[in-house]
This record gives sequence, structure tokens and C-alpha cells, in this order.
Amino acid sequence: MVKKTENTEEKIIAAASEVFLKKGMDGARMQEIADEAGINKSLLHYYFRSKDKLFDSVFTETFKNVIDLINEVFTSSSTLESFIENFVIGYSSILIEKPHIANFVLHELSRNPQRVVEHINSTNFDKLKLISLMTAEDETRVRQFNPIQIIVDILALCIFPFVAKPIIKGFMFDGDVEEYNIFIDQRSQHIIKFVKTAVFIQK
Amino acid sequence: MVKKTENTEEKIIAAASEVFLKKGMDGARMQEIADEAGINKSLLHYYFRSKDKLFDSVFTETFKNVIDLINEVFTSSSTLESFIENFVIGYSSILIEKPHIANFVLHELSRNPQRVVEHINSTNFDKLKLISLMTAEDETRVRQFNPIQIIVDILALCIFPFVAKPIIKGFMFDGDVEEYNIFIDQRSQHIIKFVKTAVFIQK
DNA sequence: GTCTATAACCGGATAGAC
DNA sequence: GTCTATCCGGTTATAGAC
Repeated sequence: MVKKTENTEEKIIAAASEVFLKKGMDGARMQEIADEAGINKSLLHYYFRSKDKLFDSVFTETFKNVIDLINEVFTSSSTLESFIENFVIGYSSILIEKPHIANFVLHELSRNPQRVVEHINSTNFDKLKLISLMTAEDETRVRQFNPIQIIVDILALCIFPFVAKPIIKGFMFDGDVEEYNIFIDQRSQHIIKFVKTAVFIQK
Repeated sequence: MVKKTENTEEKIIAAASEVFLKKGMDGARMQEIADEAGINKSLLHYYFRSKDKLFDSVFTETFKNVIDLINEVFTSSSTLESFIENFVIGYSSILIEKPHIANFVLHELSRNPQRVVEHINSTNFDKLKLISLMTAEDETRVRQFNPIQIIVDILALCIFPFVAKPIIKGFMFDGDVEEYNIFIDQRSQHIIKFVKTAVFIQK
């Protein structure tokens, strides 16, 4: 059951997530966060000292959620095929739930690349295992692409439709949100089929 | 031959492009643009009245370059196969030359989606022709994917490696720029092969 | 812990001399 | 056209009452 009155710190984090995810560090205003949380602006400083520190908390938490999911998908997939399926579905479902995450991370990536990379490197993500997953397959079944290219392909196909939402909605579907939503609904299955068709040699 | 002393307006636009492309509207500072141009801050206002107007000039010009290229590629491609090849190579070469364009447009897209979509719609881009290119092919040769999904796929595969540069460089290549550059060099050919393999049925 | 009031700062914009 | 000096609004941050 949801707590009726969450404490102030939780309210602040929730509101700050909301605002920072939409506007980014530069665009966000402390006043807007306070309004969103329904509290006084100076309380933000009481709890988090500075805008920078508040942003940091939000970023760390947000990023952790994504990394945790990837790790989970990753360790539970033993074949290339199941990895593709689990990864695409897992990643897409996170982005459907919080579409702004994609912009948020990409924006912060251009503002402060160092910090984002450090966050990634501080996880226990086993890059080599991922690459070996791509190469361990039977050669007669899998086309010889560069594994890193394939990983980037999958990430690109999952993330891009969300950051480009206004273009897809506005240009492809003449502004019709409903059509965009259908497009997104079908997206995971499309990506899975698309990638598998490219990667696996048909019998 | 390059002009020895370009006029002030040109210097401003060049400097503003530099700064706005890297920092976005919110992150950019007029002082930084002035420094970059080697002129006084108040001259920026003399020539462009306001930061908004200056940004607008930079955005319009930058966006126009991209649209012009796409239009050119588009009208000169009569088959799906040649469209894929020309589009990927054209788009990638623009991004190799000015990698920040990708971030710049995506950032502005989240800040002011309306404006970006208007820019796209104001071009004489023939969406239907693009879609028909995807469907007009011999059915025994082309797999039946949703044309819009395919268009988004191609855009995603081209653009993402540039916006995610720090992650790819930092995580995949342990910070080695040279390896990232090789990756980017091989990227166009990979995308073409990848997309064609998925889309075209092998004989 | 929470609020009001205000300080301190920064950045865009303008005035005016040259 | 270009510069220096300055204004002014907005935003972060702090002081202090309750």
C-alpha cells in the first residue's frame, strides 16, 4: 500500500526527478522543483545543500535503475538469441515507463561525459562476457559481424525512437500520438525480428 | 582562398555555432561566444539583438544543411538499395564532419519540439515517396517490415553512435579514441550490410 | 523542519563614449 | 562598429524567526 504522506526528502527526490528528467540540469529551476514537491524552495537547500548535489542524487539513482536492469537481463541470458530478446524487451519497458530517461542520460552525457562513463565503469558489468556471447555461437548459424557494432545497433534501435519521439510523431504520423503509441507498442517485436534476421543465418 | 579577415558577423556565427552545438541554448554563455569570436560581448547584441535570435540563426542554418543533404540523397535514389546506401553514407559523412550536430538537434528537440518539427515540415520532403520506395519492391526480394520502422531503424543506426560517443569510447574501448575512430570509420559499411541483410531476402 | 526575507551572484541586455 | 561601464531580472543560496 502506498504511504499516504511520504516524507519530505522523498517528495523532493520525486519532484526533482520529474523536473530534471524533462529539463536537464541547465534548464531546471529550483523553484519549479519546490512547486512540484509542494514545499518551500529553501527546503531543497536544507536537504541537499545545492542544486548540483540534488542533481547528482537524481542522476545516480536514475542511472542505477537502468544499469541494474541491464545487469539482470545480462546475467540471466545464456544464449545470443535470449540476450537479444530479453535486452530489447527489458530496455524498452523501462523507456516506455519513463520515456524521458533517454534524453536525460544523453543530455548529461554531452554536458559531463566523464561522470556518465565513471558511473558505467563503476558497475560490475562484464563487457567481455557480452562480447563472447556474440562470438561463441556456431559459425554456421551466426553471421560474422563485429560484436561491438551489434551491441551499438541494439542500443540504438531501442533508445532512438524515444529521443526522437517528436519527430516520429510529428513527421511520420502528422502529430497523432495514438499512432506513435502503436508504433512504440510494436517496436520491441520489430527490433527483435530485425536484429535476429540480420544476425542469424536462416536455415 | 580563405579570406584573411572574415567580417564580424561571420566570426560571430562561427563562434556561436561552436558554442551552441556543444552546450545547447541553456548551457551556452554569451561571454563564451564573444571570447570564442575574439570580440566584445555587446557586439553580439549589436548584430543579433538577443541570445534567442542568435541561437535561432545558428539552428536554422545548421538544420538546413542536414535537410538539404537528406533531400539530395532522397531525390537521387530510385531503388530501396541505393537509398539505403546513399542515405547512410551521406548522413554519416555529415556527422563525421560535425559530430555535435546530433546532440544539438536532439537537445533542441527536447527543449522545443514544436520548433524542430516545424522546420522539418517546412521542407518539401516527400514522406509518401519515401514510404513507397520501401513497399514498391518485388515482394519475393524484400521482407515485409513496416516501412516506418525501417526508416527509424536507419536513422537510429546512423545517429546513435555519435551521441553515445563517450560511452562507446569509454566503455567499449577503454577510453581509446583511436579505436573509436576506427569503429566510426567502419560504421557506415556495417550499417549498410546489417540493414540490407535484414531487409533483403537472400537468393 | 519549515517558513519568510534577503543576500549574493550571474548573465543577458542597454547606454553612451569613442 | 567597437568598446567600457552599468543596469536589471532572475536564480541560487543563506540568515534567521518560528
